[in-house]
Amino acid sequence: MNKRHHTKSRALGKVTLSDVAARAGVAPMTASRAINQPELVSAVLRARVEQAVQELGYVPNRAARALASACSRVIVVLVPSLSNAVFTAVLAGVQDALDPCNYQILIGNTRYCDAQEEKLLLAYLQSNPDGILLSGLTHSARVKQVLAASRVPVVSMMDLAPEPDVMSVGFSQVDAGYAMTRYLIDKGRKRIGYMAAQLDERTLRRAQGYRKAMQEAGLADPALEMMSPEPSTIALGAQLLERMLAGMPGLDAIFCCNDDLAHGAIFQCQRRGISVPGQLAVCGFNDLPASAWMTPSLTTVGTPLYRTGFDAASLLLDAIRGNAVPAPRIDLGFTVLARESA
Amino acid sequence: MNKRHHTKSRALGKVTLSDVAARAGVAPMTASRAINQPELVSAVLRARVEQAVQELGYVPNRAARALASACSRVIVVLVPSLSNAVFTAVLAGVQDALDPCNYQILIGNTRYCDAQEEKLLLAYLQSNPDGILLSGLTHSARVKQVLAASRVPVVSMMDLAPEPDVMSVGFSQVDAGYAMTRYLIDKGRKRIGYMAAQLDERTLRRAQGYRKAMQEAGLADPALEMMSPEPSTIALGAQLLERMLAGMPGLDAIFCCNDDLAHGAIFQCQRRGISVPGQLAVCGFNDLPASAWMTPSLTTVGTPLYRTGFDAASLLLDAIRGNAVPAPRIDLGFTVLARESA
DNA sequence: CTGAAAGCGCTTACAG
DNA sequence: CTGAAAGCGCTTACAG
Repeated sequence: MNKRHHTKSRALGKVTLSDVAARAGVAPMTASRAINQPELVSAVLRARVEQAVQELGYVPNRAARALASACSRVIVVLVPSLSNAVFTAVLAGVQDALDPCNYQILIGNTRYCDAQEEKLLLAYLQSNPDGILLSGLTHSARVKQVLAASRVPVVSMMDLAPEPDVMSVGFSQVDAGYAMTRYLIDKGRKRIGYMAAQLDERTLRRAQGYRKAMQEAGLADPALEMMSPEPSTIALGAQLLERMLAGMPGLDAIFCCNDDLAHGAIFQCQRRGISVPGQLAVCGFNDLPASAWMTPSLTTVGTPLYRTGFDAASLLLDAIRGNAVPAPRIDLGFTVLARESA
Repeated sequence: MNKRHHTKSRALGKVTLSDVAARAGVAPMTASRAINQPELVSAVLRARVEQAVQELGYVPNRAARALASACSRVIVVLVPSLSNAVFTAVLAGVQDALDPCNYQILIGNTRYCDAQEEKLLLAYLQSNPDGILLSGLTHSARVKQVLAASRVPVVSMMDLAPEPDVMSVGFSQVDAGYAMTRYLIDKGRKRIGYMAAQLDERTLRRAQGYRKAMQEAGLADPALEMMSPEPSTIALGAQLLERMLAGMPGLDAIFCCNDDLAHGAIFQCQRRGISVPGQLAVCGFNDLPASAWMTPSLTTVGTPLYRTGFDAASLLLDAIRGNAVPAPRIDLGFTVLARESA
């Protein structure tokens, strides 16, 4: 019987390394090695420890390990939303990159809210993460300060940082907004509306690109912008379409800041009997799975979502391991996907 | 200067509770109380500690706290997928229920794979979770055994456990499959196909309900079942529709095991010029956001996704706190949503 | 290759 | 209300 069991302990009555060691007839240190660095232990003792682990159903205590080794093997990932397929695609890449490395991923949902991001970051910092993956470049002053003080490696996802030493993986949201707008202009559209919701930093950067293209073409008109702070949904896309049709005479195209809004807009056109792209061209952003399959198929911007997550996590891993990071800014580019709707 | 800094320490050079206590001129124990149970500390000392925390930028060490208190404040949530909107909706409910309680949520993506579930569970058990939220009722023998041995409270989501003492929140997948099929039968459909993918436990239970209804109506025909083990996608829905049209003569309705497949099937019908529901009725399951908005709008089964997550987390919290759990099985029901497509 | 000692940063359980 | 002592379960850093 173990000594612990005699003392009035706060323990959970769980099997510890000492129990395993006692059972195997070795020192705790040897049991620890047999489990974590088996090549350093003789075959005989290793086998005895392994057997004791099995028999006792030993589960290592991560908190104790983290405390003793000053290494948490935790990576924090902050995304603005989990219901938006954009970020679950990014997360899939992150998980695939981290999966073989035995890290624990703490996923935080900031809900597009700076205060929530701050709260989550402060909470997660208590876990002493080895690295942090952030969405976007815009953060509260407090977040930036806390991050700097923590000295934990950080990689930003979804857009490219202007500072060359900041690690970031994604593509230029401004350029992509510009390219999509140019595409519509080249197709001969004149009255091109911009439909945006949520108004997060990416949406606003795409709007910058839109404006630049419209100005260059002499087509700019602030009345063509429909910006709603509400969350992006298919329902809102349908609703904003109505408002744009009513308030923007001569409208012949709509650039939706994301595919959800574009889907809603197209569904509503179908209901109203408005032909797409005949009467109205509609395009989106991000190329969600439905976009290629709906009728008409959606012209949109293909973005490297999965790749962004994968490469950002890989870059972070390099930074954590102290590997040389030749290019802290990774531009994955984007593609205008010309399909039926525009 | 702190004593720690003189020793050859493995520490991270971070500010500790002792540093805060020294700065505030109190014992570490008092600093701990001032932070965690401020009402037990006099106003003067509390203020001094709070100031020291600010000045030093103290961040508590979660691992040390967990180790000392034998309480992790971690809750593990295992879902089969993050790209499936069904589970992100459930997760939203979980997060909202847990958010005010200051728990850390460890989200695990099992990828519809028993081995992956086992691997994740074993890894997460090292964090000594206070509770676990599982998706579904079917798990490997090892998972069940490890779970039982851990003595951690577990709540199953998405379906109802047959055992009355097992905590579960959701609705009967069999009954829902039955109800949707009956709806089609009542509409006068005779040759009703069942389109399924992934073939996870929920899909198979819905198939049971489908078969029961078809048998009762004397309409059963195994040739009407199209079961694919591939992941459910819109693309697959389009593809399986083609196969069903080619291989099931006289088909006049399709019950898709989820909305993604149904969307794909309807898009493909539109491409082929097949009128829905005129020539073919199509219905889905889960009522994803697009379903109400597409044209034709999708007849489907509305399921309490968010609520499932919220109530499951609340139930788990009760169990963790040792509160009486009057009803360990919570049936949230479902609704057949009659819309345009069937 | 093996192990005794010390310590990671915090909280429990007491005592005053 | 405050604090000294002990311990949570593991690993580091040595020594043999």
